[in-house]
Amino acid sequence: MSSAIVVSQDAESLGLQIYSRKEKSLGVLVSNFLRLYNRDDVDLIGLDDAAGQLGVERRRIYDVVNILESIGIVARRGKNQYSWKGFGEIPRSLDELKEEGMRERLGYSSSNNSDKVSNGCEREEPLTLTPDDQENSSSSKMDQKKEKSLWLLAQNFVKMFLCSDDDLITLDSAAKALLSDSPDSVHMRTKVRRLYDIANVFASMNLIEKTHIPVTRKPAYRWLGSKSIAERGLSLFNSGEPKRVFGTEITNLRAKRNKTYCSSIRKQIGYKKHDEENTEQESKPAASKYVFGPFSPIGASKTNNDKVGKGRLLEIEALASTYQPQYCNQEITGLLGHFTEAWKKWYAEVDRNK
DNA sequence: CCCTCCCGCCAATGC
DNA sequence: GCATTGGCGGGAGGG
Repeated sequence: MSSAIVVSQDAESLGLQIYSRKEKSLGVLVSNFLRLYNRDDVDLIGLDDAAGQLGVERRRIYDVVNILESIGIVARRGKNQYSWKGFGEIPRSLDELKEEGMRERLGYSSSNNSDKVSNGCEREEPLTLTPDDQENSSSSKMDQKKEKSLWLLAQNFVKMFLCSDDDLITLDSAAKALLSDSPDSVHMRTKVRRLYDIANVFASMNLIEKTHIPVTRKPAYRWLGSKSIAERGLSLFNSGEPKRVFGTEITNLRAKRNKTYCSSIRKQIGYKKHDEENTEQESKPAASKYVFGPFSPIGASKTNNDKVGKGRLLEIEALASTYQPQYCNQEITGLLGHFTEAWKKWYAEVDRNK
């Protein structure tokens, strides 16, 4: 009778709604999004559908897909429509980004171009490209808008990790580096605001991890393509846990932020802060349960037809083996291995539980 | 108090 | 014209 869950349920049954900022975070949204669409039978993603399924405003879906697209997990297919590419695309994307980033860093071979931070178009140009010869690449001002897009910002953010030699990056430093213009003032703040969103998303996928700079306690992020630490994830399946399981409610129909109401109410009700939360260093010494994000492959949730899940797994494994030899890229292969490992472990666990 | 960042207004852009 | 996209920053939540 003291668990946060119980309390919140009571509150709900009383007709009261609880607002929790955390449950509304982009990170959680993305987790749900991925859990929802990481299936074998998923190909197209409708924006309206997504918004409905996840119980959020349309606007938020744009944030999600824009960021995910920067890593190649989804791709724009058309109006109101994205297609699911899957985690298998990540290595490729990262590889490209790295190469691109390196080139920009010390590649003065080509003629053109300011030293603005990239703009190397990646995004599928609308098929109606002008019969413009030359490898070229734009130039005009048309893409000054694009320069501020979340999509590009996200790409440049990961480029920083992939190319830079220091593995701890502060949002401020990132913002500064990715600003290229107007060194100070409001632009910084805005940029940082955006970076918070991006960082949260990547963090929720365990692509990066939030830490602190050694001596200064300034928060910073570290890239962990592969060596992601084990923790949680399987907890999704351990039934009857007092823990607040991570996305038990795909449909996020929680109260709105509503000015001035809820916070006080919540306190009166006796809302206790989530116990659990950061299981940071759960003492799980040797148990190397790799987890890619707080979500798990859905195909297997209804085990018995391991066709579904296996298909995905094999697909990844195949990719891993074909991909490894050609590119000797630590980051990438590590990442893939990590994925494969995660899936294997997960399926094993499910089978046992069954 | 400062840091984090959700929310949704409304401007571009597309059709 | 309306519909889609998505910058942008006010100001609420959380430490």
